[in-house]
Amino acid sequence: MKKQTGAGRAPNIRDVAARAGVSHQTVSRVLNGSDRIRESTRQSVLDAIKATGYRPNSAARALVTRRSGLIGVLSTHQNAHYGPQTMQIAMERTARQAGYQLVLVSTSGERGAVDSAIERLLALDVEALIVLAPRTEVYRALAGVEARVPVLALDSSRREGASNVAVDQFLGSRLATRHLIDLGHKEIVHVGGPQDWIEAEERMQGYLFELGEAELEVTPPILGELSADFGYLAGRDLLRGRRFTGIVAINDQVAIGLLHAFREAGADVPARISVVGFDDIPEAAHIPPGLTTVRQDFVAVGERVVEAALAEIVSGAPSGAILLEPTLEVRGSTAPPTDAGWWASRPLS
Amino acid sequence: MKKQTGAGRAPNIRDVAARAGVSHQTVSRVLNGSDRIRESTRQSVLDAIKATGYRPNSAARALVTRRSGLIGVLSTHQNAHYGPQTMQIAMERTARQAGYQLVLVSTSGERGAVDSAIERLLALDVEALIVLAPRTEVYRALAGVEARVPVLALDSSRREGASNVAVDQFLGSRLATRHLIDLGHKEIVHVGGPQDWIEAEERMQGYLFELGEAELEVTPPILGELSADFGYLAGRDLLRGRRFTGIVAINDQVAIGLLHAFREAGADVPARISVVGFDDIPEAAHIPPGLTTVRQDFVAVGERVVEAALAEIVSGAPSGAILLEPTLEVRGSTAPPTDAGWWASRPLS
DNA sequence: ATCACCGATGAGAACGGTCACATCTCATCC
DNA sequence: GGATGAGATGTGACCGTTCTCATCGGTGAT
Repeated sequence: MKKQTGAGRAPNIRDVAARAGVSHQTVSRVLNGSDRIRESTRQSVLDAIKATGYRPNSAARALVTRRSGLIGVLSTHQNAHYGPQTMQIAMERTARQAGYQLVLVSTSGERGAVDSAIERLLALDVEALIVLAPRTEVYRALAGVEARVPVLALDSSRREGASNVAVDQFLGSRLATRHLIDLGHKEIVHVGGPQDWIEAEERMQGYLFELGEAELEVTPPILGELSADFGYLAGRDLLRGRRFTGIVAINDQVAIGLLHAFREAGADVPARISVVGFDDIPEAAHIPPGLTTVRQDFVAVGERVVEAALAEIVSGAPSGAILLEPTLEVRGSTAPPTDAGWWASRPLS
Repeated sequence: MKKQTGAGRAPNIRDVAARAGVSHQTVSRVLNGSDRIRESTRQSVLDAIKATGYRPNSAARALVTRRSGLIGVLSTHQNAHYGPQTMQIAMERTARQAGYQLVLVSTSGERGAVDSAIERLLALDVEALIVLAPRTEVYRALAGVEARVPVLALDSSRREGASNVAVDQFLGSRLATRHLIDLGHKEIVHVGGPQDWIEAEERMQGYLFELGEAELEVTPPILGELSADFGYLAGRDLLRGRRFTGIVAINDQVAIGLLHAFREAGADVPARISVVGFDDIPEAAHIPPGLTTVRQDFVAVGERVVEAALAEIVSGAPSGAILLEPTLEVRGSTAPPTDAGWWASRPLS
């Protein structure tokens, strides 16, 4: 079947051995860098490898060693975002340097889909499972699986049997909210993310916590997607029926949409409305008037989670939770509130 | 070593067979959906599978079938962008529906790194190789590898032995440039991408082609990275020493940076300068004054390339080149040029 | 009744590595 | 000079599947 120049099948370790005039085991030793090999022998084996075009078969190796060299990543469809992507790249690099590869499976949030995604990864004999899709449904599915491998989640919810690496979303949201409060804002609205997304929940809790601390009135948050399109719609809705001077947005994309809606309505940011984003995407500084946002070190998270995974693969013991601290990046979209908010100029109808 | 409840090792096909009172081969038949199985037998096997918690070993299966079920994706570090990420998600979904998984290896552009990345993927027995990193260095490395598997590239450069699926970058850039020309612009500058990035080259060629057609003067392009930060720097440079009324930017991020620089300098867009981006990222419509840009259907590209890969896996024959057409998305950042460009208000020093 | 045939199932050999253990070759020591 | 031991290499089993081919029981044609 397999088309190929020359022989009918790929050369294996015994072909190399025959050519080098040694046993297959000696070839294996050279391949695995054993030091009990005479230099001249090693050389002739290496020559034979090159001459035959031999390439080790990882399936065979995985079969006997029970180590696939794979780390599974469970992701979601909606991850065309800066954060997950940046983490993924950092994870890949870290894994590669340790001799591992990343296998990606993404899933919609639906019940059966998550189960089968996990099943697929486990069937591949991944040595660790990293959950880049911190959604409640994913955890429900994980709980039902008796995983023989370390499971690590990229959020700060401590789960039975799963380690965590994450940026402290609760803290980040507190920083954002506190920043507005410190500026003097009293009417602060939260535009939040999908309810089944764990970090969205944490961010909302941080917002609520600071409002509680400052004894400010809580108005119902608006929950939706993580896109600029949604932010734009939310912004129009807000202008139509709310009193507020500050907004804590679930992420920068949503904040961008909000800015759009406010600009369109003539509600100047930051003169009349202050907006805080989350993530510090690379464009945040370039979008007028410069987006104040919570910066997360996604690269560090990606590196840490893989390091933790590798450690667990070796030790077999969970590595616990690692929580990184976000920082606030203050730019032009936040300022002290005016005496009256935006609605003073355009009273509610 | 491996911690586990109950037995010392994972159940295999013979354990299931013993429990069901059949031969291991019968279990294998049930697993592979053979129709030559009596219904009652199938049921008892399925029961035994459930009872033992059996999970097929993909390494063993891959060893004998020589099909790993993996598709390798060669990517670059700098891919924290909307396009590659969107394609990757679409690729993963399409592959998964066909029973394949994506293995991701990314690489810096350096010589040795690319070679080893390819080597790693081939060692994993990937059944096809998709190149999401259309850089010249990657092609050099690919040429040196005798790949026994289909190679597909996500750009429109036709290479020996590799199929292509791509959006026509040349055409896209022509659309962008032509749009400015049609509006009446005569002094149009290109802010381009990295020179070793194949699509950047094609976009520049499209720009040059249309300028030639219209017999307009070509000024030296500015080449750099694909980030808003770079766009901002490039914008400041341009304002300092060039005469122009229109800009064709290599992508939307760069365009966002340009807009920032122009806004800062008081050079109104689109009144004095028109800007066209590329990609149509989801934020493009929300950034003032709305970014005119070239829209690419990344999802379609991702789907098509995997479909082509699957077809090649089956047929063994290259599927040739597929070229999708981009479209122009006209928004607020482009308009007819004023009689004099931005420099009329702030003459060059 | 015999036999070819077919559907259902079983038995054993691959696949290409690594592991555990055996063997061989010398230099070293008493 | 033979026992000893360590380094270098070889031998065969085994990992968990699927593949090929054999077997078995029943059925319809002869």
